[in-house]
Amino acid sequence: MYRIGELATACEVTADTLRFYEKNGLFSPSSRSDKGYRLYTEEDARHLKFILRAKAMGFSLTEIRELLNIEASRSDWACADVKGMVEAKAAELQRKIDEMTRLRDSLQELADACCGGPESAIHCSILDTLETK
Amino acid sequence: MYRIGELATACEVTADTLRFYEKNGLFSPSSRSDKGYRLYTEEDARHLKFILRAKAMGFSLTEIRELLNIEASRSDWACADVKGMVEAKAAELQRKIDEMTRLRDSLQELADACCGGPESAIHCSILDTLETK
DNA sequence: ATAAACCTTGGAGTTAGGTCTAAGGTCAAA
DNA sequence: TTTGACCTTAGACCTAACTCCAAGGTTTAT
Repeated sequence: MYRIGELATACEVTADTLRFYEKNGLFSPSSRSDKGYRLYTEEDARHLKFILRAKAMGFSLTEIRELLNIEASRSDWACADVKGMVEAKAAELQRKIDEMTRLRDSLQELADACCGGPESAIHCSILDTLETK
Repeated sequence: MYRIGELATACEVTADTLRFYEKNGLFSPSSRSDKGYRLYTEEDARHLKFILRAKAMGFSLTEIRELLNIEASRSDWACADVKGMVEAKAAELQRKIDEMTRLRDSLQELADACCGGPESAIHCSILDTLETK
């Protein structure tokens, strides 16, 4: 059995984060000590690792709660449900990537047009563009 | 002279947003009516458009405040200062794009390995991977 | 003249995901 | 036995960029 600080250290998060996840219904300890300390099992640790992996994959805590529901009763769901969630997330990321790529290109264009020298910015093409485009 | 609602509508933001920008030192009306209404000039409108363009380029309001400071006294700055800001922002965006691309690839890999069928998710490879990777 | 549409202020609420504090209880080592 | 590290709770605070609300004053249209 791990206490909260041990599990937190082992998984490289803070104890506060674990309490936060608990308060938000993602993850609770299997038991408490007689004095009220949270006690986590290996099973709990795997559960937390699932959460952290999903988070690293870019899922929000709300989405992770859904994944946990599915995980908790797999037989109630179809593979298509799970695959759908993952593909929707990938598509969402793609949309963000596309938008950020456009922004980056605009910025690069702006930068490329600027002399970048030590001269005063009185005639700076970047500022001119932002002013009047 | 525009009143706040007129300028807001013209620039497709809300009056609340303009008051918010004012409270945060980005943008103030040139004058007030005798009853206290904000009155904006064409010059003010250009100023706001500068802000909105910079925002569309991905700059935060804090960064926009810096740009506005530079813009307000161009001769105190060098082109290199401005170009530096823009290039730093482009690089920051690139880092985020790279990270999101890695995430998207991981998700796509996860999805590709899943049958995606109507069968129960008991043996779903996605959930298995999240559990044990 | 009066209703609708606009404006004012200060301040609270929102979202996401934590992070920190206060006031106190517990446990292990020296 | 006392110090220090750990744990408990409730609840406040943080960032960013708004968004909404209440309570009131103004302007405009009919």
